Amino acid sequence: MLNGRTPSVKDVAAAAGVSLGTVSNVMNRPEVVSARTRERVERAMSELGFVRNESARQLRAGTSRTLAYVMLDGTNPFFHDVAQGIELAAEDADLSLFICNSNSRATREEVHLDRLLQQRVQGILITPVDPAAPHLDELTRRGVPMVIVDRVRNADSCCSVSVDDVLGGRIGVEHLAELGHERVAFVGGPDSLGQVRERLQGAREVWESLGHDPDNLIYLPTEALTVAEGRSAGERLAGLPARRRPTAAFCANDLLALGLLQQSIGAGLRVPDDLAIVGFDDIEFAAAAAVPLTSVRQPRQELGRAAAQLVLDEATNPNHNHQQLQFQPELVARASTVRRARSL
Amino acid sequence: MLNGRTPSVKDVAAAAGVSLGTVSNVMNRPEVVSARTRERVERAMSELGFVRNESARQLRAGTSRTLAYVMLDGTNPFFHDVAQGIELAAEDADLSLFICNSNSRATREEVHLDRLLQQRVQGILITPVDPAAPHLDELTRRGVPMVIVDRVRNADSCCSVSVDDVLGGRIGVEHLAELGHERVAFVGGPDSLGQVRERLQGAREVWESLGHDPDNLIYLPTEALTVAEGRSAGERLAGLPARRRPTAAFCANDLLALGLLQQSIGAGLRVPDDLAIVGFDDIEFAAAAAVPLTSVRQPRQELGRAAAQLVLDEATNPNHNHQQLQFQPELVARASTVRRARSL
DNA sequence: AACGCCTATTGAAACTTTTCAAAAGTCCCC
DNA sequence: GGGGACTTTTGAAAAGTTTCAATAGGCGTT
Repeated sequence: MLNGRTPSVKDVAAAAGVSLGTVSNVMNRPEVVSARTRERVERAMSELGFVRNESARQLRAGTSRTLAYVMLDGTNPFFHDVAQGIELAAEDADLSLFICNSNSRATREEVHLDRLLQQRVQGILITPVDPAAPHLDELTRRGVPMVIVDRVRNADSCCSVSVDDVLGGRIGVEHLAELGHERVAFVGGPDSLGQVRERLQGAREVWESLGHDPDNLIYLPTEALTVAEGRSAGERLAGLPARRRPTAAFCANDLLALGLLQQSIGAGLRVPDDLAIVGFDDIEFAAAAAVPLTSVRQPRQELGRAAAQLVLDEATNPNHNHQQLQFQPELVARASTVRRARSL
Repeated sequence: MLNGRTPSVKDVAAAAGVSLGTVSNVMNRPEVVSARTRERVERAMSELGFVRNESARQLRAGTSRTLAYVMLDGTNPFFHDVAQGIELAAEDADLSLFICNSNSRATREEVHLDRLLQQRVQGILITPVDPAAPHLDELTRRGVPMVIVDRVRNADSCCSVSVDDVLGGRIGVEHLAELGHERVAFVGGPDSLGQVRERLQGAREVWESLGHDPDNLIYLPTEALTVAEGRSAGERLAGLPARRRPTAAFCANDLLALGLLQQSIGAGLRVPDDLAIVGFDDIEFAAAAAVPLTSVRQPRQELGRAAAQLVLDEATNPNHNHQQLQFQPELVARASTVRRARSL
């Protein structure tokens, strides 16, 4: 009867001696079918090894059971932690998850979005290369639920989940100021990234509000938020004349901080004695560094989880309102700034 | 006409004044349709904003355009690099990719596989919790192309892609022996992991073949391959009586090595002078550590890419033969073993 | 025995695409 | 102007599921 094909509801129905509508009921509304037939159908299913065909289900029901996350940079563990949070939420809602990686390239992002549209995913979470890109409007125009993760967009066009980067900047520099540093470097870039700008802004705000000379907060621009750029920033730092040289550095993310840390230690500096370092994100490797890294923590998993919940709300709740969720970052002090770190 | 619905081929056909078979031809066999109509149809498509419904395509065509990777441990960057390789290959073949994470738990793995079966993915790549688990047989029984990544399975039941772990073990310890170390620790576990066993085996083989006393290769078992376990191994190492204490450690992966490195430096040891450290995998953070880590490199991306190619061959080539692809690891020497590292 | 009321089951339509045999068009040549 | 050989287009069937109105069956009441 089956000759090789994978069995369908029809085969199950035949085997159980019921109509195919009943089989569907067993799967989708088990409470309406009598215990006796339900059991019979279930036995037939497992005997035949029936597996529901999701494409057919989706086609008919008009709704898919899939979410997607388009991440910005697969080499940064931060985004994998966000993805992990999304996956947990998807799991709870019994949804599958596509994970794509735009690698910071707008064209790849567009290719991915196009494919996801074809898949009729129920919602898209994205950390976009450019939050203002027109292909994102395209999504909203089509009515695909979308949530911007770790970025913000012109307010009410869609939901977003992010962290207060200005506050993050304040926290980081405030910590260094409290430790008595009088000359501090801000390491980060490119400043086309909104986050870098905001973290810098927060840093400057707090620095000046504490009565420090603006010139003593030295901006060391980088081309990207990578370990290599962190190293290169370290070299530039070392090249500064001693009297201009900062005693502490606040980095726009942990990768930079790790690169800077590596370069500094390699050059014979003691951290934190000669140079205190603060990172941003608090990825796992921050705590695992030779000198455990003080970092401004973002609730990475929580970010993903919240984003997934928002997208699901938009997908299922008819009077959904777009929200801009913003989390508070917090300082995690470790040995890269304080001699005897309490926490590891 | 459309009132809100997303347009279908039927709508496109109506708008272009052709039959719906022709629209399908424009998408799938453009060469059979005349330039004039093709153009007309294409215009209609873009005016209506038509996006092909992949579920329907898949249902009718019987073949999906999706691959899946079930990774073992999302907290280990190694697997993300493998996933990245897979994604590149999938991209080349114009396929979408599901990425799942079993988090080393067999039950989650099973849940994922079940869902993937429902999705009728074209092939599954997996780094299984247990390569002998019966639910993997289930897949082959159902005829779903499957490739085991970074593990091996009873030969000819399916393809696999892995790295020669015995050789990796040899390489790592050989390097340390060449540097003159006479007492070496092997850090790794649990030994239920085939890889750990094989790396240890290689380590022992080469150690003895070089004429060293087996007792001077000290096995420091760990409960998992994590940074935390690496730290704890470091503490145990430090607790050994000086005359038994190794001058070098070979770790079964980089996370262990990073943890060990951190603990050692924190305890005031100089690396490599007091303790030389070799890791395994060569994840990005190995090179980024304060003391850049010598590591036995696995071609991570290549592993993923090759696996994807195998699964595609199995999916499309009728006389496909199962293969056990094995890559050669290679040593990347850095400052954690040699005073002046040539490479960074 | 006829009726109404439940609960349980059925059958057909619908979702969107692809495929393929058949029909229609076009062109050229005798 | 009729026939042959193409090229292009059409129309209907099919894929596996869900939905829903309609039917059947069972049971208690009059």
